[in-house]
Amino acid sequence: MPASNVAPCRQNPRMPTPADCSQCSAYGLAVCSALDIEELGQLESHASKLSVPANGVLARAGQPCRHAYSVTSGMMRLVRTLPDARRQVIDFMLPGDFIGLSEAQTYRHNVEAVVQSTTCVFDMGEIRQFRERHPKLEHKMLERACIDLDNAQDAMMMLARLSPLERLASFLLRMRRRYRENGISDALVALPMGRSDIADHLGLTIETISRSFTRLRGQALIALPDPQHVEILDEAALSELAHATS
Amino acid sequence: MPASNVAPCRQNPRMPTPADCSQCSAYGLAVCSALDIEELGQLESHASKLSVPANGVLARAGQPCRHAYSVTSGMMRLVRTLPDARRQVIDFMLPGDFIGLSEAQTYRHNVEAVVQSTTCVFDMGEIRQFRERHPKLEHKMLERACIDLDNAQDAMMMLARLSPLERLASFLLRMRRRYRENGISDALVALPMGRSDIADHLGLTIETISRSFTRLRGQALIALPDPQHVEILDEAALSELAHATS
DNA sequence: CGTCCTCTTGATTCCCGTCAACTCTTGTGG
DNA sequence: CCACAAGAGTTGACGGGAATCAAGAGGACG
Repeated sequence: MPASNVAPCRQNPRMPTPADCSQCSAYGLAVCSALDIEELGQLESHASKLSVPANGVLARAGQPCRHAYSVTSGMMRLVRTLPDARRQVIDFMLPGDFIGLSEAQTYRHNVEAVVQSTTCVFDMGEIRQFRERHPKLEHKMLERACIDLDNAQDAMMMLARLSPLERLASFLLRMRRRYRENGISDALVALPMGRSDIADHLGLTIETISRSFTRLRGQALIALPDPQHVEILDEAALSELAHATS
Repeated sequence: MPASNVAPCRQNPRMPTPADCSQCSAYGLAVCSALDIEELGQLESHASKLSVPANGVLARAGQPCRHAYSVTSGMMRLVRTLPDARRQVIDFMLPGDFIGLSEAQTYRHNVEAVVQSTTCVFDMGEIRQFRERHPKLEHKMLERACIDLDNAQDAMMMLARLSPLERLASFLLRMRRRYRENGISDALVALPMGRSDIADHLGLTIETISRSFTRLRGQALIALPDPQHVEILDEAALSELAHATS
């Protein structure tokens, strides 16, 4: 990583470029799939593409919601931080995920890139108008919001009641499921985020995460070819651990 | 409570009666407020009213989602339970709250009455059709889903990172805010749910809840005229404790 | 008045967070 | 090429805080 300035983890996104929906690898995953070719063309004129380097910040908590985003490549994280630096990674966003559903006037969390990522940027006001004129898009947004709600409620159960080992099992299965939904079906589950992101997502510490990985490996439920890749060896046992809270 | 049978906490709702939207005390709070008089009349023909006694079960986790509900009086709880009886109260539902936004085919949690409550019952298929024909309702549903999502994400932060005392402070402020949104603005915050419901909502035990109440009272942040009523004495200090995670 | 239930309070246990040390990799520059 | 530094991940030792276990207090109801 180039030591560009005094805040190396807070690099800014590059300048936006025009969107080209016909070339978008996330079409079919994203809310845009609700639109036909012609409608997509109209939407395209309101959108632009933006590349964000690893650890770059796309939006900051507390600032006015001027834009909405659709992740098209890479991986982003939604992060909330308390004044005393306690941190919570609300969710990891994969290609096809939409950022900007909240009804709040200001962003409720930082939007940061886990790895170099690209997003489609919409003006918040324009996309709201567009939604009104295109009920199919509005419907897709509602579907998406309901799925996010279901996931958030699963996460509540996990955070409130599961043990560290159970949380990690649940997390690994969930990550694999999300990759599969995006058509990435590999034996290895990639974990591009660091241990501290996982810890702050599961409400634990990096030490407890590390120990839990070691225990899962010790019980031969997973293999760890390297810290960023997990091979699921015993899916049944992992599911049992996760209690269907995948 | 009448000892009616071997499962006293699992009483069934009474038979439904026709809905009368013009008399509904929750109109203005509920999603129905998106509709005008005429549209409301059409919706009414698809709806019926249902009374549920305290601790009665309106819907069970795992069963097919045949109905959606709008709470019109009382208080309900959404409950998820693990095979080993670990329990999580996902949320408390007040008049105006809508149950049935999930995209899942089956209910994701038990829907139970905290106190005697009434709900408006819709056929799930019919309300979906109705939504398609009435974009204003669809829009209101999306708004509602986004608010629920925001709340669920707040809850994630709370469950993952706040101390017991902070969680309780956050919970009390949140309950008061919700009462105020419903036009109930009393010095006393009513807590009709039992300590075990609060514990299972905050990811703690009843003992820890009780001790936390005692500590808040000891610091003169609240008064407890009786276990079901809390008087907020020092809102600033409570907010400080809750870290804006109300 | 006794029973049942909820809530509160006290005593003990144990798990996870904290603190600390170590490994391993990566990158830098002499 | 190697020394050094920086950062991420792992592992161990220890302590604190919430869960657990247990008992007592207070109401509601017959």
